[in-house]
Amino acid sequence: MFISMIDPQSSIWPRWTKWKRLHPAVQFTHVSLAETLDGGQAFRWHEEKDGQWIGLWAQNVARIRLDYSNHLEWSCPESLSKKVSLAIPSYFAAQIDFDGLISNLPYQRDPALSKALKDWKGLRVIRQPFSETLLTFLCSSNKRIIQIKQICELLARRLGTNIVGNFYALPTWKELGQVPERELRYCKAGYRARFIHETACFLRENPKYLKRIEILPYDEGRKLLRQLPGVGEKIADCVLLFGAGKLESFPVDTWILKTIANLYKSNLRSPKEAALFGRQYFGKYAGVAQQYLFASNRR
DNA sequence: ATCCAGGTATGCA
DNA sequence: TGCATACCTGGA
Repeated sequence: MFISMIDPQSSIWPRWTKWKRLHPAVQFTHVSLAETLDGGQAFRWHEEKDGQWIGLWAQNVARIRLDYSNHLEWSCPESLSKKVSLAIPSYFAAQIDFDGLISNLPYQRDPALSKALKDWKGLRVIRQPFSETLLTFLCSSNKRIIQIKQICELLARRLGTNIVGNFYALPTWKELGQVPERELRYCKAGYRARFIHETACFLRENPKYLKRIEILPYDEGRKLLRQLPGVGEKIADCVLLFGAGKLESFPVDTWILKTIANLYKSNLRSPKEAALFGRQYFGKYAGVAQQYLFASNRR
């Protein structure tokens, strides 16, 4: 009763640092920023007001917007300033020159790819914490982005730790190792609850497992990821692309399957075949091409 | 009310 | 290997 609900100085609402341009500098357009943050790579960003986003990963909370020249700038709760300033360049893969990578894609003889690269200028593959990426994509099967976000939010609020103010971190695998499957169902995870629970139990017995996969080459990491319950080819590829920076990974969901069939292979037989095609045709940075085509052909 | 959604595991040819 | 089917849940 002594705390004003809207006191901006109270411990409920954190004080925010002043805005700073990300370094190394990163440019987006408003649509490519929205697609990067809310297009299915990450599930913990929301648009706070027009063009301004707020999101969290691991123990980090940040606000994001574009400045007059479309450069990314950020601000965070003051108490997290040190942590976030260290984490944010890596999260946005700011050291990676995506324009440079894109010039390696076969766009010159590919009008569809060429158009996607132009329409979604600035779109990036971000680099999320590996273990968290695994958790969020275990929640993703047969769900729309909005529902995946809802599950993640519930997992964080019910089972994660408070970071600051009203922001909660996703539970770690160690924390999930203590959680009965029933609790995960209360978070609306549905049949995915069993996968999460069994993966948590497995990782409790094999605590080094994820650390190892993250630094392994793509093929080997993929094999090990696939051993985990609930991790099929698509989810393994997403986790490696968005959580381990394996840019050759080419996740094939229903949308990309249709896209590949429409644009490149009308007699496509399976997602497996599409993934193989994607990696061969687009090469080392197939995952980057995937993101642009995905953005271009979704809906 | 059905149907389906950025899949996976399982069982059976 | 290749295909069909069930699986939680919530929104259209």
